Amino acid sequence: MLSKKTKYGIKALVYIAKREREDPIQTSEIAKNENISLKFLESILLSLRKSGILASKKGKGGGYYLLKEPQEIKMTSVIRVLEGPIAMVPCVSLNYYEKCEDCPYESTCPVHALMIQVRDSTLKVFSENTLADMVSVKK
Amino acid sequence: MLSKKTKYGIKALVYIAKREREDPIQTSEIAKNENISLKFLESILLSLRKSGILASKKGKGGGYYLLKEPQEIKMTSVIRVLEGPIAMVPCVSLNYYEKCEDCPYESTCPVHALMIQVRDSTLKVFSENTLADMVSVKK
DNA sequence: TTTAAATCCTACTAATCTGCTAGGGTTTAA
DNA sequence: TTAAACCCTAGCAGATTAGTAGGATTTAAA
Repeated sequence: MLSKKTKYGIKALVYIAKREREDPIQTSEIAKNENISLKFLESILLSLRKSGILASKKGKGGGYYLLKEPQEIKMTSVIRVLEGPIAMVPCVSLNYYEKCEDCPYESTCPVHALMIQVRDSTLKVFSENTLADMVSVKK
Repeated sequence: MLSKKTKYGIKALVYIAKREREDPIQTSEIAKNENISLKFLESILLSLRKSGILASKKGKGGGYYLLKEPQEIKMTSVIRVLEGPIAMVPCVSLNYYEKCEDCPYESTCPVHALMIQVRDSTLKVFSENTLADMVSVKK
């Protein structure tokens, strides 16, 4: 399951990316328009800032803004910050690899083999989509 | 994250499928060989039986056996029984659809659009793999 | 210089899920 | 009759999630 943190985080990023103006956007504005709890959203935007996707301006008139152009922000990095590893098991994770204790040999493990395929296909989707693609979602 | 239930369930199914003999295989044998807690495995095999993937024989000499040939058992059905919905959000689930309360329009939701792509690519992997493919994992 | 707006930070909590364990009941072959 | 096996319900400790509470700090503007 996708966490609400990730869901809200993506919506907030899209909200910010949609604005073409350069001045920062307040957490409260996003929270109101996207139906997100203010305090929860605060912590989400904070972690996006700490990971280098967003930057912030403190004090009155402050808020958050993107550090890069939307088309330069891949969804892989967004997902990794918000949701954590993309792989469904640590033993196939590229960035957070861990061996399974119960598995003597990875090379003959059926779960390993299957999850490598899932990881690759999911990774493909996330790296083909940038924040700009998310902004342009319209039916 | 993939649950241990799913991981153990797949390993157990592969263990059963690897045997070509027709007589049932005991939970205890699988638990020992795959390093799985016996009681936990019991409950997993039980749910696989209830969903029609496995059948069982009670009493002495009893155990579990496959109801269909391994190449006829798609991983989609295995995953759905063990892990639940394949989609990461209910609003893109084919079998367990639910509307998001916080989303006024799905058609313009960026999360929805992204998760449809993830769902489709993951579904493709799971439906291209059968239990027979899992059995033949060798390096 | 004060005030209000905004981010930043820490700590707590209720609810849910996961990965089991406990303790037996029931069925069947030998 | 006995032992082996599946079947079933209940409970439980630990982790995670989705927040809430309460304030500290920074900054623009009156």
